Amino acid sequence: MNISDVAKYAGVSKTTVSRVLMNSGLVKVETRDKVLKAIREMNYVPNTSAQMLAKKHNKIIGVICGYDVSDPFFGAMNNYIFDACRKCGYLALFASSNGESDGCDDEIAMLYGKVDGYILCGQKNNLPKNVEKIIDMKMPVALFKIKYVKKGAISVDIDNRKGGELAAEYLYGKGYRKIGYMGSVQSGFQESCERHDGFAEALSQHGLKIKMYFEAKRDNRTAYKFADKVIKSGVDAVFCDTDMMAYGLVYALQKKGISIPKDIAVLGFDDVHFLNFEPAVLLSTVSQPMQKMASCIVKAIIGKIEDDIPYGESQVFDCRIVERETT
Amino acid sequence: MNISDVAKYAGVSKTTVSRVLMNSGLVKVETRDKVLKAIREMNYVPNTSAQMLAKKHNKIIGVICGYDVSDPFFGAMNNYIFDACRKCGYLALFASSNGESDGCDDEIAMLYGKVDGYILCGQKNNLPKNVEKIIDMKMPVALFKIKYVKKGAISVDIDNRKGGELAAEYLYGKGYRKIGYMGSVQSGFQESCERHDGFAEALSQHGLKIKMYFEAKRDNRTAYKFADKVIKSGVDAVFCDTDMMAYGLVYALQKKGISIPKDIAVLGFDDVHFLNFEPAVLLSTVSQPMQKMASCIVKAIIGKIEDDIPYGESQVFDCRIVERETT
DNA sequence: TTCTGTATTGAAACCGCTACCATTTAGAAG
DNA sequence: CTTCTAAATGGTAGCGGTTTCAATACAGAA
Repeated sequence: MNISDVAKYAGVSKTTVSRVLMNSGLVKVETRDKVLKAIREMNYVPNTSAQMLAKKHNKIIGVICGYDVSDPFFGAMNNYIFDACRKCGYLALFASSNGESDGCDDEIAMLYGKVDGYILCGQKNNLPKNVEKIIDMKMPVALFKIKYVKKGAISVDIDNRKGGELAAEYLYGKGYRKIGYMGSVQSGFQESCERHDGFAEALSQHGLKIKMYFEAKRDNRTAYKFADKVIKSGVDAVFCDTDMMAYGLVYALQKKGISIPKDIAVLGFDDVHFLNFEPAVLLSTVSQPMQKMASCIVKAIIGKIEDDIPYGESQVFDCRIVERETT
Repeated sequence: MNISDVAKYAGVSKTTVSRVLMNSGLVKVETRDKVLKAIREMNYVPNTSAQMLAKKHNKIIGVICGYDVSDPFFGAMNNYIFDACRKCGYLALFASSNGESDGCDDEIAMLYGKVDGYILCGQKNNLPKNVEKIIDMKMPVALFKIKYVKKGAISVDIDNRKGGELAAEYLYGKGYRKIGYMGSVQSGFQESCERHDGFAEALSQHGLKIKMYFEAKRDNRTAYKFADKVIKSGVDAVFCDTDMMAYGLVYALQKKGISIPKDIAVLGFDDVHFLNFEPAVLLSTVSQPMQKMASCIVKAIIGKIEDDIPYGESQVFDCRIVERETT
């Protein structure tokens, strides 16, 4: 069943049916109703590929994620992106490279022709090359939470440095003076470096230094193992620049009988909803406006797709402290 | 740039290029090489929509999930499905209804025309109606881990009852005799009911009964709150029919100074990899062969899509015990 | 040399929809 | 009752592939 059948049934031309379908507005009201009735009665759904072929786009945005989606933080992130797309009538087609492959050439190729634009998120190798490639293909690209500014590519991120400052100010304000930092600066995680810099700088404004730095991976497993070192270091608060770390640490400290936040306070970063199950770990954290950010990037890329709107190339969002029970 | 350009460049007809593209085999070797060379040199990629329009399919499978994807178990599940699709040259297009809406009519409609078949997974309302609807649309449907058998719909699941039995036998074998059960039988979760039945039955074979039943939601939060009740009940082991529950319980018990498994053993169900971070909670559990299952369902539905292969309508997999440190 | 059969190739129709342009219709103005 | 203009509708050419069917080439057989 196709548009011609509907046209025949409604006693009009294909063109008119198409116009009704597209809400083009130049159809007499009664004709429109006749067509709509036919569509309803025949249970007709237009063929997406044909539309795409004619219109040159799909209403699908490709999302290439360089992370493990079973990590609640990223799972939630994908959800936000999905919802933002849906609100605009788009679908999100996810492809995860799991950060394994060298770059994400495969993923880009897999999605090519099926999507109207690409959102890249998470850590990946060869990022510049990949972005370049997508731009060469004349496809819209947007970078979500990636530190890389490139003319022609939309970019949405938080101000990590400011986030770090915020954390430091907060802990200082609460009276903590022997403050530790857990992050992944040495392994070169940009976001960690920036948060660290902001944090250190803000502390130094108060004449303080980071009492002890703990280099961990960005997960709960390694953070967990640091419990003893943290205790021995004599800090009264630790800022973990990822909730997953904070979470692992809190868990380990609690198990060792440390009272949180009385003995040691813990502050996270990300606000991973899934982890904050009452009453176990009501983690204090630096929260990112993920929903707004997702909505922003999706709208920007759709603007680019549909109207080639010149968008603000780079959007930076602020974080805020969410005080719960670990500080 | 399109197939005609390539044809012109290579000095052959569109048809020949198309044949090369499709590996149809009726092209002379040297012609084929010529065409391949042209394709390579021009960096040509065929237009997916056009292919789809002509061939009648997309190489995309729609996955409608009625759960929260930021739950690590489901996040991982989606990953397995994605990988299985990719191995077969397909893409998975996820749409999550988050179990909120009445059924998943919206999701089915959103994906219509973009996908070659549907995989439904997770709890949802109005399941039979939705399955019926998809069958009426003449689209392949497959049900993943859903208890509903319908002629015309592929179904892949584990044997939950047997899983329950396995758990009981295992705990009994380890010498536990005062065994508790935490599940969602009263709220009517099919999978929980079946696991519970199998568990209870296997215990009764040994002249035992479930010492205490705890009705919880299928997450860590509520399970956490049961710690006191569990302790007071005097059990020496608890079988939680979901890892998330087991996890919440273990956490709470440890925090209260209970030694696991010496004082109380805990056995989970699902084998959620993400939660098993060393050395915090190395949860003993009933593991499902998720990877195999995902691969099975994807192959079945692709068979249906491509060759209308009469597939085994219903596949049931077995679980196995994974012993770690909580038993 | 001519004929027959098979291996290659190409022309054109088609997939279902949109977009451009032409045509018809209706209503207002003269 | 024309004439003119704007609104409504229809015809048809793409979009970029695949597929059917016909045409050609070439080999071996008669």
